[in-house]
Amino acid sequence: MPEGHVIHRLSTGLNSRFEGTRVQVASPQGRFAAAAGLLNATELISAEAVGKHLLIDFESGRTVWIHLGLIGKLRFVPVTSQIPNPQTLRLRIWDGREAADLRGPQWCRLIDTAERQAVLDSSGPDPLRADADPERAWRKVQASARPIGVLLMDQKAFAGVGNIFRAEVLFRHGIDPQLPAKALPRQVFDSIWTDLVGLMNYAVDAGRIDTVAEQHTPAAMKRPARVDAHGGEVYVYRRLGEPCLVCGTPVSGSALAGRNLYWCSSCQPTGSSGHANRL
DNA sequence: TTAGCATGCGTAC
DNA sequence: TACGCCTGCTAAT
Repeated sequence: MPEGHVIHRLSTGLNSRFEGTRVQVASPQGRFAAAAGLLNATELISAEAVGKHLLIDFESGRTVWIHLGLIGKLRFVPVTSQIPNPQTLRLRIWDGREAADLRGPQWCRLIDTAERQAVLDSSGPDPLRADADPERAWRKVQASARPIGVLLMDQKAFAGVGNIFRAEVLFRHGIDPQLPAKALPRQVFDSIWTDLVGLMNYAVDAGRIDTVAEQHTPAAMKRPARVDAHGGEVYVYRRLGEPCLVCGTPVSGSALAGRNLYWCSSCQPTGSSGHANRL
């Protein structure tokens, strides 16, 4: 589930339910029990998302720092007498009606205000945050000989971008994923950043990634009406061997930065540094 | 019923 | 670059 838009939705969900209220906190699984004991029956001040990091602030300067990783999930459920699968429930935050259940996170730690600030400082600009400074991302791009397809996954350059947004934004701009980042023209970078802001905000609002939606795709891209099995509509992500929705060429796939990458060899030819005004 | 894979990332080599 | 970690869904058996 978790690219940045999921984390932002979760922080909004936590705030709408628990912001400013005294909550109960427990770790049915036991692995977060000591911290949960400190937080129980204290006020949840607010939640905040930074890239793929979720920060939940409690009173007395205590913050729960969560990273879902690849398989972690945070779900809102009605409070019932029986907790399903308590052995996997790392953290539960609840009031009289609803609970936020955390399972399988990459990490869940109790940190202080200094550590909380360090999390914020170490993150790159997040296209979903109003305070994001794209110049910081540009400086990373400009200075790096690594492939742009690798840099897009670097959380210190583009916080919150994951494997789906990487593949889709490169496709939408006709960029060869192997292109050295520093070879990317400034205008194309600007166009990528603007596109990420739009695509990721759409995903926050819609609750799913949809990179072919009419509102952010021109007629020249031949918007297809196809619902991807992963909950959204996409051009190339996990479509290996299927025809490109724009030109019909079978979608290519290989590992880049240790993750599966998908692209169209015709729309994103080798060496292509993309189009700034395509979208 | 089991195996494999996944929208992630840290560490060791 | 390979592996380990955490869980849940799907496809294969």
